[in-house]
Formats: sequence, C-alpha cells, structure tokens
Amino acid sequence: MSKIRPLKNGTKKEVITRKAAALFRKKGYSSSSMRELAEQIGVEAPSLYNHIGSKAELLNEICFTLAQDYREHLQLVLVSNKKVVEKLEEIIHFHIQLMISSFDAVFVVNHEWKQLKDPYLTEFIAQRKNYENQLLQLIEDGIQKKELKKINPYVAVLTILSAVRGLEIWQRHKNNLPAAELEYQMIQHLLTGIIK
Amino acid sequence: MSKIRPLKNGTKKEVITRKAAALFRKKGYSSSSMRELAEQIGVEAPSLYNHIGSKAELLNEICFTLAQDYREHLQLVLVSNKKVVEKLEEIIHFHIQLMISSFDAVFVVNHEWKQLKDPYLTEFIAQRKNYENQLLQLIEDGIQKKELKKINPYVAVLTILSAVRGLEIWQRHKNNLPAAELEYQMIQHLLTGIIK
DNA sequence: TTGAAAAACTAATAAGCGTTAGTTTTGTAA
DNA sequence: TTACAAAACTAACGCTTATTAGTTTTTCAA
Repeated sequence: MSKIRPLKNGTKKEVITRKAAALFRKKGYSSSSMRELAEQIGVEAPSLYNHIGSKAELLNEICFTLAQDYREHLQLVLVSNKKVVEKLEEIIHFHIQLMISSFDAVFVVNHEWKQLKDPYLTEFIAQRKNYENQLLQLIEDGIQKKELKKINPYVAVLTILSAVRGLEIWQRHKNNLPAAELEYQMIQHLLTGIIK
Repeated sequence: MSKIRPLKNGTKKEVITRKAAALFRKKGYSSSSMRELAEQIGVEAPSLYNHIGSKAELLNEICFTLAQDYREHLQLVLVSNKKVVEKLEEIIHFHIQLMISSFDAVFVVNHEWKQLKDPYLTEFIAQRKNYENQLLQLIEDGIQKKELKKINPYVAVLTILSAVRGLEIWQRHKNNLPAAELEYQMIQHLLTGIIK
C-alpha cells in the first residue's frame, strides 16, 4: 500500500481526522471501527497509530476544533458595534455557513459529543453552556433596548439554536434550495414569524 | 434473582423496552450493551431473551411505536375543521407533550434511527418523509388561504420541526421553565417572530 | 548510494459484544 | 403436593473491537 498522502496544507493527522468525521457522521462514532476508517484511507488499521493516539482522540479533535470556531466567531460579533438584530443575523449566518463548509464535523459534534470521555466531556459541556449564556445575554440586551419583543430569552435561544442545528436535514436532503435563499428565509422566519 | 416484574398494564417486554429507551438515550444505542441493560433491570443478560428477540428489535419497537403516535395525531389534526394556524399550534403542542411524556423514546428516535437495519430503516425514512410532506402541504395551504406570509414552505417545516426537536435540550437541562410557558413562548416565536 | 527516520505491514492480544445451549429455579393451577 | 410452564441461571461460542509488538518497506536528505 502507498503511504497516506496529505492534502495540500494538511498533515496526515488532519487527513485522518477529516475522513473520521465523514465516517462518524455516516455510521456514528461507536459504530465506526478503526478498520473501516483505515479502509477509507487505503491503509491497514494499525498504520493509523503512526499518526494518531487513539480513536477517542479523533473525536476530541473534531469536537474542540469546531467549538473553537464557534467561540471565536461569537466573540467577534459580540464586540462589534452592530444592532442586536444584526448580530443575531450574523450568528445565524455563521451557523449556516459552517453547516455547509464543515457538514461532517458539525454533524458529528451535534450527535456524538456524548461519547467524549472526561475530562473532555466536562470541558465540552462547559464551553457549550458558556456559548448559550452569551447568546442569552445578547437576547436580553435586545429586549432591554426594545429591539426585540418581551419574549422569554431562554426559549428564543433554544429555538434559534435548534433551528440552525436542524439544517443538517436540509444538508442531508441534497436539496435544490440554494444556501442564500435558505438563510434568508430562516432568518425571516426566526425573526419575524410566519403569520401574516 | 427475582423475576422481572411487569408494571401495572405492562408486559415484561414493555418494561425491558422502556428501560432500553432510557439506556439508549443516556449512552447511545451502539454503546449500550445487553449486559448493562440487564443490570438495570436486575437480571442476567441471557434472561432478557426469554422476552425479546434481539437488541435490534428493541430499537425497532421504540422507533415505530413513537412514529405511529406522531402519524395518528397528525391525521387527527389534518382532518379537523380548524384554521391552518390552529392546526400548526396543535401539532407543535403535541410534539412538546410527547417530549415531556416520552422523553427517552423521543430522544432515541431522533438520535438513533440511523442504527435501524433494513427493511426497518427504509420504512422509517419513508414514514418520516411522508410526515414532512403532509406538514409541507399544510403550510402551503396556509399560504394559499393567506393565513401565512409568502414564505418558503420547506424552510418553515424545517424550522418548526427543528425547533420542537431541540426541546430535548430544555428537557435535559431540568429547567425551571414550566412546559405550558415554554410551549406558549415557542409557538409565539415560531409563528410571529421576535422582532418588535 | 547510503543511512536514518517515517510509515507501512503482519500477527497477535485481551476485552467486550450479542446470542445460544443447557440447566435450575420459580410461580401457578390442578 | 404435584406437574407443567415460565423465566431465571451459568457457561460458553464465535465474532469484533481497539490497540500493541515486532518487522519490513518506503521516503528523502546527505
């Protein structure tokens, strides 16, 4: 067999991680075997261990790399001088873009984070809770500034996060609907409702 | 060990299925072992097979029992003489109620349906597609009757289904927010938006 | 061309899996 | 009390798992 060929600008470990994300998405983390992952790459399973430490490490990598993307973007938006509604639009936009550009990873993080082992599991939950809390504050800010209705901020965060998360279904369906149109429609729905 | 005691109005198989749903929710289907399930019930693993056929059968049972609940309720709502908006409210209401009354099962169906084996997997996907299509028609009906804005019906269905599905997070957080309040707020958000 | 490092290979291990076989215990009705 | 059926038990099978050990091949710079 030939050696694992790294893509341009990608270490071998990154290639393995990317393929792992794709496999984990299709079959789930626990149902994916290292043998199967190796086969996807064109190598025998033990060869993977020249580049990675363990199967669990792959999941850690996938989860925390993506979590950092989310956190960094949120910080950027929050410190900007925009209106609350514009900030919300930007956040939703980013979630949709990430769903498109990193579908496998987004899906795996959403579905398989529970398979993380401590201390990673605890850390992941803490980071996510923090993200939710920052969104909560943003919504409360919008209500206080009278940009938003007097809604329950917790439910608003829940609804928005759930909706963007649900985009995986749209991705899965390989729909004809273009991303820009989807994004516009979903933002409209979440911000202004559907009743005439 | 003592025999498996059926609850009032519950066969032994139902007890096992209920415990399985709880275990599958906490650990995922593939990461749950029959030995662990047996331990939860207070019995040795092989004893389970006096009551069930296989591990896969448990997942089938969980998925299709719940799917039938959804389908039956949708039929009931669709044939009623209500306005489209009222029908939507009722559907959202039912999803929330089911999330409360059958949290384990709802969660397992949402997360583990992929682990179904054919022909059950194919049948499940078909049923879900059918459910989505009926919702789509309802939304289109609402637009035509000018009850709803001229939105993209597909995105509306996606957003609504995703939002109610995301209620698992609310359930998980063991929040103080009462179900009735959550339900009212979420319906308001989904139907009328959050912008003032 | 050589030599060292990187990365592939084969073989194997220990643990865990769902499940079956065969046996013993338990519950119940006659 | 007896007898039958239900349901528990122990032991084990065949398979898959992630991972390690040890060896060979490949790559690449000197």
